[in-house]
Amino acid sequence: MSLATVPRRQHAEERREQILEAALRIFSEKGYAGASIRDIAREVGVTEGLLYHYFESKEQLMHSCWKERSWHAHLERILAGADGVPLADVLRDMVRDFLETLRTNGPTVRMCVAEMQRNSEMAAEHLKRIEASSKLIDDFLFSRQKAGEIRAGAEVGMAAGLLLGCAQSLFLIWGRSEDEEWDRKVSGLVENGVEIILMGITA
Amino acid sequence: MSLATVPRRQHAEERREQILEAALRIFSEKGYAGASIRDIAREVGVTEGLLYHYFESKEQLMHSCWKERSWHAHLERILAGADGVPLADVLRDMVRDFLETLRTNGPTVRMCVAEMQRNSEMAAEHLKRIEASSKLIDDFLFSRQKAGEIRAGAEVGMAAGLLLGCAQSLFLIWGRSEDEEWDRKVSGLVENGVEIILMGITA
DNA sequence: CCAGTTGTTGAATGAACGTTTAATTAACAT
DNA sequence: ATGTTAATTAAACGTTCATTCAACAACTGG
Repeated sequence: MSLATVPRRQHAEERREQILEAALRIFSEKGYAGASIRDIAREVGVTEGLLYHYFESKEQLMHSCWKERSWHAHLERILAGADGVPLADVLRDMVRDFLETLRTNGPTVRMCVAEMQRNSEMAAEHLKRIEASSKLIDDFLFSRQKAGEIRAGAEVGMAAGLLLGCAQSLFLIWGRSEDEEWDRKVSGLVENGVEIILMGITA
Repeated sequence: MSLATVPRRQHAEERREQILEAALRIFSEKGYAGASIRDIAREVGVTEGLLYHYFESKEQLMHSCWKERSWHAHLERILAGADGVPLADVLRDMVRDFLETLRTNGPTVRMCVAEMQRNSEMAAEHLKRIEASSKLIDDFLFSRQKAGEIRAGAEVGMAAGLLLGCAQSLFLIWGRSEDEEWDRKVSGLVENGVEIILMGITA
């Protein structure tokens, strides 16, 4: 059937994506152990056997779910375009974008946080990403410190850690709220949080 | 057998505690769905049937695991003894004790964070606790603000949020490290983190 | 010392799990 | 058209799951 027949290759790739997205949804809702292959197959609208045509096992499926996504690129982009921009604006952008990324990738993040607690491989991978991002921020803040925009003694890494750590906690607690409440929380951190930190490291 | 026979009541209560602790360990390691009644029974050294003598179901068992523990009392004690103590010291005590509590109750916290992501009842309860603690801290900081120790415009609630939010993230990421590394992380936040916040709200 | 309560066992239950496999359908190349 | 390949199904596999239950052991109160 089908007048506009979709090429085989493309259809298969779409299926794969479909399965990944459904798996991510189910995994983030029920956790790895709580989600069943049957659940995921039903969400996609196919039978369980097909999932084994695309993925070796349940474990490999979960791995594929989050391995391909990263929050690093965003940060790189923000810091790359930060030359000449006032520190306060960069920090606000950074925090706002970080929170937005967490919110947009809610299911991935939630799965990651929950599974990290017991999947040491996942925890290690997550740690590597955090350290990579931290290094980017540290380098940036350090350059501003050398330029005199931040007072000499300030622990710039800690300042960024306070903001991003708080942002992560904020997401874990309020990340499921409706848009309006979430926006209020975000604005609070972006404005008042950044202001406190800023005064703390420039005073 | 047994010369010093333990009274029945006491023995039963000890069993109950034993089961609760074992369950908490297993739940925090494997998550709710990943932990089996068999796992827990084996950890205690009894058969599965016995668990149903003490608890109605797996779900009720998990509920009992964390319902009875709270981090609120600690905070109340610290803030109660804060009269006349410099703000910096109170904040340092608060952060250090909060981190210590997280570390000590590691399994509970981990289970709570992981399960909160998909158990809305648990999420709601957790939120209530956080708000209760936040209120305590807010009131304390507000009194210091009125006393002139904190500058008038500062968002004191946000300051506390930054510290505790960051502390929670720190625990989630580094909470499984060995003592030495953990202590270094704690000291970093207690000293540098509090310093930044302090300068941010007193400047 | 006995009756009754209660802690504890071990086996059994049906349901759900992850995974495999043979068969079926639909798209492709020739 | 035809034979090949890949997507997909449906049913089964053995295992493990949470839970139940009848039986037994051990302590208790009288």
